[in-house]
Amino acid sequence: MMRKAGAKRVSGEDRTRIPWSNIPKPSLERLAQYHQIAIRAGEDGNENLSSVSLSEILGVDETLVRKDMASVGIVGKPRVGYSTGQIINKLEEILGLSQHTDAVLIGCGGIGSALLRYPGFRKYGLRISAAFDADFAKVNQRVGDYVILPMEKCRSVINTFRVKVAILAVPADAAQEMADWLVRRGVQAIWNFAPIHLRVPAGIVVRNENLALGLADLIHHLRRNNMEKEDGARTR
Amino acid sequence: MMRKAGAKRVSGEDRTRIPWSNIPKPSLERLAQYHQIAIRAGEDGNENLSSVSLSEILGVDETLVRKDMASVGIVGKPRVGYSTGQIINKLEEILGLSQHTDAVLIGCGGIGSALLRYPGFRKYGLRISAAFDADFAKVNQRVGDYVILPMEKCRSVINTFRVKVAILAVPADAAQEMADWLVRRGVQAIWNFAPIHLRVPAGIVVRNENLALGLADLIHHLRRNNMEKEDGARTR
DNA sequence: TAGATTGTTAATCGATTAACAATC
DNA sequence: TAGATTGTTAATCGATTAACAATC
Repeated sequence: MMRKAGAKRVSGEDRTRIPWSNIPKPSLERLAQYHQIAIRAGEDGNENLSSVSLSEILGVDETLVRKDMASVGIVGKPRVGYSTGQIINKLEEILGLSQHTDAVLIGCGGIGSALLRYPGFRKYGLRISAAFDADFAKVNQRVGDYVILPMEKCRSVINTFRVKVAILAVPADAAQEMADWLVRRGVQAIWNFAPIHLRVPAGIVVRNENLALGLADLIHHLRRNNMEKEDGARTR
Repeated sequence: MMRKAGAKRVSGEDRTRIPWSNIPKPSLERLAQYHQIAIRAGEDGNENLSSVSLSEILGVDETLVRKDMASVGIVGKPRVGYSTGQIINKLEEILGLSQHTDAVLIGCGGIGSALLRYPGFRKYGLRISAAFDADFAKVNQRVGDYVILPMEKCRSVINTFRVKVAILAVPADAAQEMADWLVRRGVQAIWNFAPIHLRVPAGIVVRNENLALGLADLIHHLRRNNMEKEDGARTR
């Protein structure tokens, strides 16, 4: 097999310059899970975690765990494993959970209110600067620590706090229009909770938090499991 | 390259027996997005959708769209495209959104209450049979159309309605114990909203709805985008 | 018919796994 | 030292893309 000349550099100089510029999606998902597991392990008093135990908990190959660790610069000790603390610290840095991120929240209905009340965000460095709703009946109501502001105020909040991230929790039929508006106001990333695929200009990041997909995924696996069971029974 | 004898059958007889038994995850995610886009297109009065337009909206290769469609049995017409209605119907069937699924919801805090109020679930065929909370202060309170029940009632509800799915929205430190309990009661799938990796026996399906991962993903892309911009500016 | 679009087979690419060397 | 565990290189596997034939 042929290799491009210099490809080897990727694991050398190049990576030190931009250490984790492009982590593949499946890898990123595993990293987030290692983080969760390491936190639990730490709480249980385990100072070290081996690739084998991580791989068993997640049901993946142990080599993959080591590859993942190496890819983000977490180094382990032979016969000991990886330091729980190092896993947590390094991953929080890489996943961006340790730095503060300012966001505005748009739409204070069911999902929006729940997100406003969700205590976990603080822990992950997300600071919701303010919450907005287009419905005047909701304006000035309190939700958790927030007072809902009218959309007119949104522009100045984005400017003042230089907010780059918007959490979009409006109904599906209002989401696209609101996304367009946010992008015009300088928002660079939209965390979309509306069950709709947003069209945004190149360079704008959208993450769809699609509950229908979650449900579909769950049902799909459940179904497959049941089919395997039936198959097994038939074959037996 | 060598092929196992008979591998060709996969696209023949085998597939007709179990039509969509094992859809790869990335494919499943795209299918859910096609579904969303088709619904919007239908609302806009478009009776057909081409693989090219779908691919442009999602930023994927058009061949991939056609492969996905073929894999689930959606057939298009040359010069016309795929019928919006067929996409919607077939995908709802495949994603399990058209069949009813009964679930119990455990934990009526911020996330739990939001899920109870979320009107979208009905549309996707999810029926929450009842909602429970271990906190007696919450029992008998109303949330949306539900009255929160004490955990003692959970067992009989699972048995009576033969509930296979549980939505777990309890705090992280209670999640594992609750999951164990649910599995003992016969629950086969857990939709987990607690930020923790659950350990469950083989054969039990867990889908983690991990908001921290969503946030990490968003921050990761945002960061990468900004780095590219800086790189571009420097190079220019 | 010509052209647009689907559908399929072969090539490529990237992620996972296997094998094994390095290290404490 | 022996053994457990990390780290890395090569092989495999599966998903994506390219090329092109089929069809309306």
